[in-house]
Amino acid sequence: MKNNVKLARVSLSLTQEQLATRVAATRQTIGLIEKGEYNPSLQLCIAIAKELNKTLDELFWEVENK
Amino acid sequence: MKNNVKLARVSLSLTQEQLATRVAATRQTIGLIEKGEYNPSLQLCIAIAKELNKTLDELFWEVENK
DNA sequence: ACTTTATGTAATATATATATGTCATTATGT
DNA sequence: ACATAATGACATATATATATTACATAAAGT
Repeated sequence: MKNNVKLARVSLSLTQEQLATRVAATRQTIGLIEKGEYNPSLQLCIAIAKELNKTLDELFWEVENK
Repeated sequence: MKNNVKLARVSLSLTQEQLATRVAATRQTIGLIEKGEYNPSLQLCIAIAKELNKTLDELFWEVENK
């Protein structure tokens, strides 16, 4: 479940908590997603992608799938 | 939660049950996802995309997000 | 008409995503 | 050195995705 959320978030100078607030999640959830040990819901993935100006593929479609 | 799963599945002449088996899910879960009333997990979305030879964006990234 | 096959739908059970609360640790600033 | 902000990590509680079982229906084939 590796992804590019942390990279994209830091690029926008957002904290985990700021991102969490904007996607109506908690800091802990964002942390676990970035850590890659989580299986988030599609809705949350889409909310995160929109907030980080990325698409699902850019954040969650891993290299090995391409 | 509209998506293009049903369209892609039918294009490959797969039944809901065949797709379900290949992604280790149940027919009912596939049916609900296609109906658009579900919020599936990222792992399941990725499994479905791989099986249907599509990417996450092609199946789940809606027009209004583009 | 009858039999399969595919799908819709609903009830209940189970697994797990997510929230909540708390403490530790690691920057960062002053 | 101290204070604060940001993150990591770990419990427990709650919401919900998913499985299981079952029945109905519609389509397709014989």
